[in-house]
Amino acid sequence: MSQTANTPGKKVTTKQPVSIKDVARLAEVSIATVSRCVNDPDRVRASTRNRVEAAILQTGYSPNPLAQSFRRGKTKVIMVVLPSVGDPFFTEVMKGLREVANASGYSLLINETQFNTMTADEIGAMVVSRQADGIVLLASVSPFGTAVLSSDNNRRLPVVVGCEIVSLQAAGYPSVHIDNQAAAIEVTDYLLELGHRRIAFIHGQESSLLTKDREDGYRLSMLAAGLSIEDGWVVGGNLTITGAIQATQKLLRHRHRPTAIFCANDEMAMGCMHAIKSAGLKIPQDVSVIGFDDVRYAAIMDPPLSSVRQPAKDIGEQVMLRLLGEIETGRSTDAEPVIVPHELVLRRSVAPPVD
Amino acid sequence: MSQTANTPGKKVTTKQPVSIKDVARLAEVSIATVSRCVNDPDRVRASTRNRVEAAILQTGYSPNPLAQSFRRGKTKVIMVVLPSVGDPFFTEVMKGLREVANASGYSLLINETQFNTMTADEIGAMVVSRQADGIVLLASVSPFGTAVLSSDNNRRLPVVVGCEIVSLQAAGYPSVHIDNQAAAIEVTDYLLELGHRRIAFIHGQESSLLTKDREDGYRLSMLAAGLSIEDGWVVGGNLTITGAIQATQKLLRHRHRPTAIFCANDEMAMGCMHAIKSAGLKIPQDVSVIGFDDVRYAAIMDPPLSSVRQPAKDIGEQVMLRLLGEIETGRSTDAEPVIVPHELVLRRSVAPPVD
DNA sequence: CTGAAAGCGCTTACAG
DNA sequence: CTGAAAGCGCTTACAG
Repeated sequence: MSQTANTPGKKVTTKQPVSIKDVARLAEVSIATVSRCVNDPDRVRASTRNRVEAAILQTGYSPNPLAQSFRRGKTKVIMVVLPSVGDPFFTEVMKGLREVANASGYSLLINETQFNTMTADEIGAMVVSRQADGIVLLASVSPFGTAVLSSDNNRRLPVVVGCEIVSLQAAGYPSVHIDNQAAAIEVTDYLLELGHRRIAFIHGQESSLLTKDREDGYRLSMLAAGLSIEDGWVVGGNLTITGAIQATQKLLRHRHRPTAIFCANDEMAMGCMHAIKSAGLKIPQDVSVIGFDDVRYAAIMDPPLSSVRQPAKDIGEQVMLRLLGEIETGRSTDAEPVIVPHELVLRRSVAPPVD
Repeated sequence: MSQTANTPGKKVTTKQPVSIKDVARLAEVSIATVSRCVNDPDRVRASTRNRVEAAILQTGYSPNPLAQSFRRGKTKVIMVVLPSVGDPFFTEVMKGLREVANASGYSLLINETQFNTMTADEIGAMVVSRQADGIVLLASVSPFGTAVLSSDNNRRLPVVVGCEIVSLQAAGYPSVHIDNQAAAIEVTDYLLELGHRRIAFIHGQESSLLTKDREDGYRLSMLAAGLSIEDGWVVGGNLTITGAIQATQKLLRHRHRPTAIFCANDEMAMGCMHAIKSAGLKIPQDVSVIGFDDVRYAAIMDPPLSSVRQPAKDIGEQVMLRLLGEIETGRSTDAEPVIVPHELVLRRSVAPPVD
């Protein structure tokens, strides 16, 4: 078995694979006919087809996808750009993307933007070089917005944006997402109704627009309630656990300590909860916490974390559907954003303020 | 900008990109010379090169990667097969894989096996069709072990196994992983030293060998201590939170309820902790819990979760280094597994048993 | 140092 | 219904 097949030091054998020519020779037809049997069997007489199919079986032939991609100018690959595959929310979105893509014979090429902006250039390079048939943008990537996506360097690819408005430059692309601002208003209104007045917000990365709408919603709700947001109540948590821990520590030291903290995603809410408990405070008695995304960990936090549920997998599916539609028709779909529903999921991490 | 560039209903313009011919014409050289300027500039006279480079700049030419892939028979793509990108441990491994791959100009194509075995066939298909230059196997995929990887259907690809022995068929491939069995023995020995006698184990999927070594370690340690493992103390948690919750509920109903639960990964340990607390029991006073992988959430659990730290990113890096080495030399490396160090990380989820 | 030419494996009008 | 032929864009011996 593999031991014999792949002994150390031995040449990794990649014998000449069978090509369309071998099949043609064996079946005594032209390569054109073999190609037709593979791609459009109905156009070949049954008796011929049988002969070819027998030859294919006998040789174990399968078309060289590199040649096909080249010839057809299509890769059957979709590039997905997102902040981090490790975030459980994006994991869910990816599931939807993948299922729809695979069903149509497409593979996904993942590009994490992480925290270095360098990768934006890589993305640009890939776009330009057409390694993919289309792009799903789940991340805020302003740096290359105009430079690549909208440049008229002759090689534009279909793009669909998921989850949120990603950058001003990408505003013209079709997108699928919840109404982030409305959801954030609901969250903040809910906290206000419970009696909270000192409500803090932990946002994502400074440079990113990814959670901007959520911050806007928070601010609008506070404003509508006639409350002012004190300096230091809105802090950045970098979308990470450690970032949120630091942000929360700052909030807890604030001279007007918030009674509720609204985190722009659950990953940060998890860090926030940890920081609060580590400071010897109780959730929700001392501080209420609410997150965003309702990832799979939210319900098993201690106490269980309130959050905003997004139909993550659904978003992924719809994004991919639109993208594939655009790829296969060669026409961009209506750029009108598709707004999917969200839901406030209330758990025990939130309660009325004590004082 | 994009609005103008991509109006709904408008044809997605993909104008003819510039080819090597355009550059050659403009620079008044042959296409061979253009190719050399791109791939091996030293072999071209400086004056000629300058002319070509100017033409490249002027036209915005970049080689069509589809044509290159086809011509060279290389895709610069590595396929990664793993259970789930959503698992924070694999996220870390992927980080290492990706960094090394990208540094050498390779992209990653991700294949999740999830819980359906269908994908094993997909993998097989991809392997056979050579869409990738090599494969990283992080998942247990016995179904296609012999069928594809070791078959002599003329199209074998370099494979490196990460994290663990993946299947008997893959035993001959180079691999990078910790000594899972030894680590599991350490964990169990540690629990025994604390005085635990009723120790349960939650393993991964039934069909998978992925956590087999850990289970073996647990069993060996119990055996060495002269303890017998009661029926019902070893249960499957499917590597998921929900699976672990159910498994834990079973364990808590056992007539000899375990005083310590060893979970084959942290994801399951998180579910396990939730189930214990939901049952009104205290961690670690009533039940101690220990996980495996030391994912980023372990330290912020309540109480913080003890676990076995694997150098995840390191594993990823080393795996990719070996794989790229094999791809670029055309020779398989020594199949001797590389064992990387692990570390027992003790936190407050474990204590001596009370009774 | 450079060019003309073959060829990678396939698909697809174009004839017949 | 089938074949001969062109061509996708590149790389690479082979000459010169």
